[in-house]
Amino acid sequence: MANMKEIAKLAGVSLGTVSHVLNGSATVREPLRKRVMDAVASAGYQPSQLARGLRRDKTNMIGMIIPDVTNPFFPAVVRGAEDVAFEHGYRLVLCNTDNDHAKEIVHMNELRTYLPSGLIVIPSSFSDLTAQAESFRRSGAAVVCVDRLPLNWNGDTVTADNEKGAYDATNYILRQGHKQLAMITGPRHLTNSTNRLKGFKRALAEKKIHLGPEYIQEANFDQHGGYAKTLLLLRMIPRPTVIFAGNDMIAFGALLAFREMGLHCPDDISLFGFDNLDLAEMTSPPLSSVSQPGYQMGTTAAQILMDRVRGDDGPPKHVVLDTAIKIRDSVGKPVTGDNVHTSRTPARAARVSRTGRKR
Amino acid sequence: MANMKEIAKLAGVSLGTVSHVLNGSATVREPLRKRVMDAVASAGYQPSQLARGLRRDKTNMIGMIIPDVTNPFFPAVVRGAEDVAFEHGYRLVLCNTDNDHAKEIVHMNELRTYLPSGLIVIPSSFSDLTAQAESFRRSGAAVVCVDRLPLNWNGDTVTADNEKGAYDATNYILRQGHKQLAMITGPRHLTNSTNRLKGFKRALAEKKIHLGPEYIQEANFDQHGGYAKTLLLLRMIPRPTVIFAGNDMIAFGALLAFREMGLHCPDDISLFGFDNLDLAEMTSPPLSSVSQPGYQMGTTAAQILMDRVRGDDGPPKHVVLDTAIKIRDSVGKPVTGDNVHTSRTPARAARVSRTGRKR
DNA sequence: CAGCATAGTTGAAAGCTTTCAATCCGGGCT
DNA sequence: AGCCCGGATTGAAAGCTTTCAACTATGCTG
Repeated sequence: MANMKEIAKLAGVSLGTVSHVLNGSATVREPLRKRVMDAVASAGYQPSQLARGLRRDKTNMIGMIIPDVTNPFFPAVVRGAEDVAFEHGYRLVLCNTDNDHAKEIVHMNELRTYLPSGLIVIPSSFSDLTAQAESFRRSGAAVVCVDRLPLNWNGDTVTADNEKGAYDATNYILRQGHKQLAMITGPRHLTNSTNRLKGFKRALAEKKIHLGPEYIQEANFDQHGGYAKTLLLLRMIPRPTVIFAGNDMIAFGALLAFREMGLHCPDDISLFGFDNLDLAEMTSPPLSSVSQPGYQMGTTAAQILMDRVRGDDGPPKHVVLDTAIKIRDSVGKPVTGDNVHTSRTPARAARVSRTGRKR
Repeated sequence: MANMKEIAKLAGVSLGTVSHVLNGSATVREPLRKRVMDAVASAGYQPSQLARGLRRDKTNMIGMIIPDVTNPFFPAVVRGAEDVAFEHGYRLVLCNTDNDHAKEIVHMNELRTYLPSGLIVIPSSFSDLTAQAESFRRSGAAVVCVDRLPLNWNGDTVTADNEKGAYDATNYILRQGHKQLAMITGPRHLTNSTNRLKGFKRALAEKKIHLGPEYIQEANFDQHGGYAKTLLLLRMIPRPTVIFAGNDMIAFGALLAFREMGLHCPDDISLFGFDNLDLAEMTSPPLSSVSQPGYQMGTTAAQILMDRVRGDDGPPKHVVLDTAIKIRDSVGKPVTGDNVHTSRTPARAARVSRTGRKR
């Protein structure tokens, strides 16, 4: 509403002085300073971020591009980023891409015209983002990639140690005696997916366990994907005794499929997730899962951005956060043979539907 | 990068003409128009939203203020809003308040200086927002309140029919034969909380069931709140046979408490939630819950905003979206007496911890 | 064919801030 | 007392767009 000119008049000083008081860009003697501050307070003045940004070639916004807020892993990252950004006086502009590269480009191009101080992106795919990122950098904005990496990325990154997490989980599964494993990966064009798969395979290779390619299925990182691929896996012969899900949402879908097929987890079939969402604890049975620090990924990314904004122009940073396996009740001993679930009291979950189309 | 001046030079026209072509603010003859478009394309020019906003007194941003992205109900609302906004060319600036009124004010004040076209708020409390909203309106931005309402609010609103949802759920519970109910409400300064409580009480009153005030507990809308208050309720004599949770997060916390006390749901105690989060289906047991359309709340709010931006200045709209009870397995018949859970096979969940400090 | 209306095009101002060069003032030094 | 210096303050330009009034050219009318 009020603008600087009015404040200047109100305080009986020049425009420049008001600006200097507000930004501390020059020392202003106390009496004047006070008059300005009083005028600002009495008018409830707040500087126009638009004009300020235009003049400074930079705003206090930070663009954040994520696949989908609706997937519970991402809000944690967003929240982490927002908390650090807010504390430093920066605000977040949020964009969802649905893992659609085209949408990602649209968002990036438009965001740039707001001259944000930085950009945090969880890439939608391994498509090369170098060009867009370069144009951000040229306009003075730092860019950091989180969770997944695009092709040829040469900037800052914050990721979880996906391969190690998957490797540990797989080893745990193997120690329980499972021989017939299966994995439902996330989309193969995402580096977090492929790294998890890599860890899985490495553990298998070390134990000299061979797996037919049909036991490795690819799905979207959501419940429906997990559900569909699980149904598919359950029809295979021999049936896998455990499924390693590329993330918890996939695992949740798998649980649904188990239930529908009248299978009890972990007695009839085991399951391991990835992400360790808050809700993994709540499922039936509580889901064992690889925990990765979503919130911390957000804070770390934002922190790097803050450093860059403040002038750090060192070489690219690559922070890899640790993962840990969280053991709950969803992995049991393997059952051999088929249809074994009939040999024990009907699984509680079976109540829901027992239309077992088994073969 | 490139600015309009360069485009003008490149196309051999004036600044004004470029602007007219870009905005369709005046008819420009085809050959010129084409030259301009070509120049724009070849330079990869995109207008500065900052300068544009400054000049137009309005940007294509929409502020969205929510309590916490990390609570799975809100992302649905955010996503709904973003989808509609994006489609109309608007972008979302996201702010979390943690239900802290002070933070809310800070966000609103700053957001205004970006001259957003609108503001979608899920208020942090019933604190009066009229003043802030008024100043938004004066600067030409529409404001709509979602999910909860602040005091004296006279603007657009989108809410769910909380009272009806709670009323229906309570009636369902009563029909199952429960007489000894308890409710864990959300914070009493949130209208959605109080309306849910109202529905609960109305159903009780109609059936002439009286409840001591200690059976109505207040908690934050999160897992921890639900957990703590459930432990408290479980120690009461007579012990409630069912708990109606103010939202699903509280219900999840209750499940945790049940587990810890070695109680099996629904055999030993029943539970009803509110929100019907995706994950309500996944818990042990699957949670009965009042479903409210979060995504649709977001789209509706954004749609109203779009209408306002386009000039609709009719009287305040008050959209109340319907709720529906979703019955799953968490409500059973009431058990009378105490310690009844010892009479059946130990609940599966009891495995986790059986440190029952019962009395 | 002159004159006028109209459609198309242009240049400049305005929107609000930051910043730089210029000005002002007072004090210290000789 | 005069000069100079440095610190405090000011005024104006610049950043990029939109928009309005003014201007040009075009087409039509009489």
